[in-house]
Amino acid sequence: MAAPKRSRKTALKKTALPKSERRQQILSVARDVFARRGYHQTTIDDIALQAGVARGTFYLYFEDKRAIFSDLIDRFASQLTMAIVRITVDDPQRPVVEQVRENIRAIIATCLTERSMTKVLFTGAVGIDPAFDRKLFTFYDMVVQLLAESLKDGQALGIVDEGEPRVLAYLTIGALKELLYQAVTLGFSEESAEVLTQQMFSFLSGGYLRTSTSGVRPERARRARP
Amino acid sequence: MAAPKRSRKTALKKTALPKSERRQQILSVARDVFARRGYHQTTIDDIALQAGVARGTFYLYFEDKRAIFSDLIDRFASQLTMAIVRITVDDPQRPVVEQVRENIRAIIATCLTERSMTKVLFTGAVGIDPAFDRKLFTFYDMVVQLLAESLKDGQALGIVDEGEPRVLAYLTIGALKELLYQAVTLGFSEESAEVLTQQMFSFLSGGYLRTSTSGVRPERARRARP
Amino acid sequence: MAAPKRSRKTALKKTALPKSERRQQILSVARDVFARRGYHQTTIDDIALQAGVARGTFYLYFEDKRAIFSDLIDRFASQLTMAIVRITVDDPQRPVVEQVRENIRAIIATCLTERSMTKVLFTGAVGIDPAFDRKLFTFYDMVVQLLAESLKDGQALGIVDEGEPRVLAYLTIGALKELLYQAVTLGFSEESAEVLTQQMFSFLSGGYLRTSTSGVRPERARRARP
Amino acid sequence: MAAPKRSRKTALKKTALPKSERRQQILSVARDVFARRGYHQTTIDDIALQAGVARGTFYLYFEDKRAIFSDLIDRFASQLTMAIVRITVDDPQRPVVEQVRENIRAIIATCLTERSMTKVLFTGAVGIDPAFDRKLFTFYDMVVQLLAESLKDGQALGIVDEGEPRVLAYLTIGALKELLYQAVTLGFSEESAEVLTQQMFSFLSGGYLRTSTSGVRPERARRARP
DNA sequence: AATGAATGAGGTTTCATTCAT
DNA sequence: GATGAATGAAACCTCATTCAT
Repeated sequence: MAAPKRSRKTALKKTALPKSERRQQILSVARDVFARRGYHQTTIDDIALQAGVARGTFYLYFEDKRAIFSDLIDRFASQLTMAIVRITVDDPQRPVVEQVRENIRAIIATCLTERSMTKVLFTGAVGIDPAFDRKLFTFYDMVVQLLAESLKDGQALGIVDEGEPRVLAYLTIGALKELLYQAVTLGFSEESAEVLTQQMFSFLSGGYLRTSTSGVRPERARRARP
Repeated sequence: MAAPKRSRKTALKKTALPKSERRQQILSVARDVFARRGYHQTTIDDIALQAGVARGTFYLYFEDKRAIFSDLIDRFASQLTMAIVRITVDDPQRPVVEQVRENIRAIIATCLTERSMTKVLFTGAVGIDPAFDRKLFTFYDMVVQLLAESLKDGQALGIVDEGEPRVLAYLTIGALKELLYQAVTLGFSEESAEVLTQQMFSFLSGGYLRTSTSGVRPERARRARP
Repeated sequence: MAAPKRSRKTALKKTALPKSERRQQILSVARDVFARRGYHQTTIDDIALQAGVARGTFYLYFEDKRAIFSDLIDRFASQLTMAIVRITVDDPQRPVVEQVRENIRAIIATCLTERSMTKVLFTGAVGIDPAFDRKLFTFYDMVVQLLAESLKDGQALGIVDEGEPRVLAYLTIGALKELLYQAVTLGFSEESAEVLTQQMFSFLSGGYLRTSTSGVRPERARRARP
Repeated sequence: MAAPKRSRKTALKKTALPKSERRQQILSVARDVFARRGYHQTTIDDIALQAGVARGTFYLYFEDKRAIFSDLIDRFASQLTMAIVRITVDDPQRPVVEQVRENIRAIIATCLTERSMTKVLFTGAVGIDPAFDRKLFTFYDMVVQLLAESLKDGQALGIVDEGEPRVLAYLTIGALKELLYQAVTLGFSEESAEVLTQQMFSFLSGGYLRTSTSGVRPERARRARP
């Protein structure tokens, strides 16, 4: 903190952007850098450099690395949350199954649109620090909770098989996460959203394993209508 | 006369352990620390302290931080690999479906036995550095590959529904990963292995979503035997 | 925090010192650097360089710059505190005036021995941060308090003139501080302790200003020609 | 029609103040901020914010942080210098002792009027940078010099006791500094100027310590009961 | 004149790794 | 073999100062 007495070199100063635009720009750059290199291997310098601003500029907009990461995650989490619509059983115009499919579709579409964030959320967001891990866990748990409740409702309606709803929720979300991660990583286009939706839906609807070669699955059917 | 020799300083020198035992001990400590705090938040000091050795001693047994982590992952990966038995269609004594169930059971049992490593592998093993990420990806891809091939064989036999085998593999592995992670995190006992196996198996066999309330699912059956 | 993978140059490693010796050495170096350049213009690098250790080594022994400074101040404050002996009025062997003189002598001796710390305490210790300022104020206030109480006792005995004791304490301490600061700065030798003590004592005893030109002040005059 | 013009952004541009008024306003704000937080903990932003101008505007009026501080100190130093009147021995209308008392009174009055600057000068003005420290020392030394010379004159006249004049000057100034600092800090009102003057004067005239319990000091006693 | 976004030097701090004992 | 003090690269972050608008 000794008086620095600047003697600035030639460094041309970047044209000032409106505050919120610059913020947005840095966010967007950071998102991609995080997706590419992961949280821990990303330095503020990486982000600043990519954004074409000085390191100090970063700190005009964000508290620190964690803050910008947190911001990104928050935005994406709320995008996802908004994409999901609570399933209702009262509307005869919208069959439950269709609502399920719609939810899957919406989630897949969101993730295929926000590829970087999908990668970040599904792989890079763990082990930042205990507080952040906790926060992430809370979001995640909320989603599981939401799904588990819908499943319970579905069970009451005979639309969902018996079984611990939370466990079914884990299975579902695990499968979907992996599907999405791979789709995003392997560069599936946004047009594949429909196909993936169908695959996911079909998986949920009937698995893929045929336990008897006879093909009809009586005990399953029986389970469904006790 | 067995009074422990003291060096000039106060610290008493650890009794020399056979090299491999000491190595094993450090590995085992490291595993737990990594599981508890994650790779990045774990310092060599954490490990050394927990292992009751000096920081320098750590480096007598391991090249560096990455090396010990890598070692742990390798061991666990090969445990998992060994648990999985390539599915064969030729042995009439062992129905394919039973082999599948057995594989699931074995994986679940391994993970419930090696809880720390399960946590580490499923959450903490990403973002170490590009080389390591690649290596991990390779292992992971190998598993997917293995499963996808089995699924393709299964499809030929009419035991597995149509669908892109790789996609089915992703769905399966995603679901299983999540199930295991939660089981390990929530502290399921090893006795729950059988229940979890059943749940996973049942999920693969028939999903849980009933698309019609009539309950019989003819078109599905039809799909299976074209 | 990306894995650094050292490729160390040739840098010869300094011989390890016993922990407390090294700590002492750094403290002693820091004291002088602080005295020379002041708190704010002193960098950790300055201290490390002067101590002939790497920057990181500094942090093995001290939390941060504030901590080492605080440590130094604490030590010096308690040296001073110990030098001061609470004045007692009950011991006929030790006349109060003599005790006062003794205290002055002890403080001066301490400060002339610890020149660097005297400089640091009297000029450089303000404006570190609010918490530190508070702490320093507390120490300072304690000394004032102690003196003020002694003065009050003295007033009861007729040894000290009337007047608000706290104000007298401020005047005394201010005078002494300045005297010491200058003595230390101008490089008075430790032998001058006695002279300074006498000057200070004489100042307290009779000021220096003669308000009447008649000018004889009996006891003063007496003192002057014993 | 006097509706204030808004620039493209939301911020409304400050009505231009006459150059010297704005400068004065910033100076005055800076003085208080420096007094409150000290030089090092004061940022340009603090000052600009308090002054209600943009950071850049600050630099229209002052070279840099040091410059404004320096300016403040200079003004205060010359206020003090002006308050002090060189003591003359030739004017029978103005007894020397009265001139001394008058000087003390003037200094105290100035400091009680300029409380912030008093605080700044006495505590916050050290450790800015070597050049500034030197400058401050020079001012300070000038005051000591002035006083020391007056004291020497006084000694020649028999008004001041024997003793190294410079040392007496240090003692005097130290006592006065401390008295003033405490008066300002503890919030003494300007009305206390007279009391403080009296206390300081009395301290210089006779100290407070009675070296013999016989204790009567005629002229002192006389002073006390006029 | 005024603005405030942008800059980057200069400091702080951590911790994987080394090496003399 | 074991030790742990020492190292320094690499990151972090702040804030005085500049300059395009």
